[in-house]
Amino acid sequence: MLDIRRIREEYESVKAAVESRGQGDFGLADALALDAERRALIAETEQMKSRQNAVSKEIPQIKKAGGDATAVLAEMKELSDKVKEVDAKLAEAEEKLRAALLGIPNTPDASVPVGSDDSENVELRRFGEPTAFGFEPKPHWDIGTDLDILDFERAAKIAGARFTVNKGLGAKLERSVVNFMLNLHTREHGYTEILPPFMVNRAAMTGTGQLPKFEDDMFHVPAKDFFLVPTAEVPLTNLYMDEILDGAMLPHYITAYTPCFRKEAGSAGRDTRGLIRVHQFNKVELVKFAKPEESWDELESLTAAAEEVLKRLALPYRVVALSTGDLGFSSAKTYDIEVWMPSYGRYVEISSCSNFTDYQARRAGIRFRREPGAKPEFVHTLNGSGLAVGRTVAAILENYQQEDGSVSVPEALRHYVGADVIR
RNA sequence: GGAGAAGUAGCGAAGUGGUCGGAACGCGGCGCACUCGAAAUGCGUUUACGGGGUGACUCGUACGUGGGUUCGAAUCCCACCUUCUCCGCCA
Repeated sequence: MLDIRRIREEYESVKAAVESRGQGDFGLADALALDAERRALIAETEQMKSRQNAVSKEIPQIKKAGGDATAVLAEMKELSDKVKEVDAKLAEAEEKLRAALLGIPNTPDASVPVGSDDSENVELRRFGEPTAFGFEPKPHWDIGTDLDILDFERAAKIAGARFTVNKGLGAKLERSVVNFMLNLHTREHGYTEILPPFMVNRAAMTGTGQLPKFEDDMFHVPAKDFFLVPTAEVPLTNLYMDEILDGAMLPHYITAYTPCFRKEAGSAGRDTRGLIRVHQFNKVELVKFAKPEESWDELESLTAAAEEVLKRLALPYRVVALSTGDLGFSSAKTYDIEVWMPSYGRYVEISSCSNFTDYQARRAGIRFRREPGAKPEFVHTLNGSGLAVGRTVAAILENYQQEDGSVSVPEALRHYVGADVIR
């Protein structure tokens, strides 16, 4: 969430930044009014509490001296009732303000291209060229089905639409990609591997911004009020929820493999075939905690770490900067990495790397101390896919397919898969 | 799932309705003294959030979390969370 003091003191510039997303002011004006109401109520109740505390100290002395406290007690009873009344109003105002703040997105960084949607995203760079074929290439769902390494029909039987079963070398390829990515990031990019719970509570989902606005997109487990993780960003970022970190440990890099669960509500009819849009997919996630002054450099190196996966797999890709209209709710700036997908005839998102500045940290209460004894400050949080595993497998199948229907295994994966070709 | 115990500052731990809860006491940390230096010793110091004030400062809140009783709650009552012990179940 945004800092209410910043909204109060720099209202016009915050308003302009939020409105650059092209969806109005997200109730920013309401938040400002609620804040004024809240502060007036605080002044009122604290004055009464101060009086209450002072008299409460006198009461035992009156009693000890054998005096009659009846009149004072009556006055205090009245005061106590008034305090309760004002406190109730204050709690209501604070809750309303909190709800209003949770509904306001992060302010896009000044470097983010202004635009209304993804058509105004800006391409920054490309690696490789779209794969050329001397034959008619097949989409990955046909390749996988023909090789009997992907089974969408049986997945539908045991679960439903938008699920996949990987078989044989298909399962091994998926596992190999996970291991390849984790090894790369932990051995060469300085990330510490985490294996987190795949279910999290409401506080964690709120900390990273999935709740309260996007509850309908998540799978919920009512028995314990848990949510299946939609991305490892949630357990990883919230690892340090409500903590004050030692500044010496920053920047701090962590990575995790998890399955990700998404309802994909509202995407009916889109990407219905194959591995691109499913209810459960594997992903390796990269998360960073950084000091404010270093977070923009950290965004560049995080994106570079994700790109490195595609470079080593020799998959063609490009990097785009999302425009203000396409930017995620909590993000101040996002680079999407898009891999070439022959069946789509275009580049498809395979990673989204964002700097959330202090937006998530404020929601989740993640702070740091520069020096022992220094005032705690909010950290900056960043994350990016490193990468989406199912989409990586789809891209491998499509870009590495051969005319005879087999798929050659990328050099970097051969010793993981234990085969040069899947046939 | 059942029974019991516990949750107080960085750690350990006292406090069973007020008059020492920022909080006893011990350890740790920091500063000073002593010392050539260190250890030992002595003295001092040590939270976070919010409101008001240019500021010195000041007021409020916080004893796992959320409610309740009371003029007043760490203390009494209710619910929940977490940890530990035992029983049951289980990969």
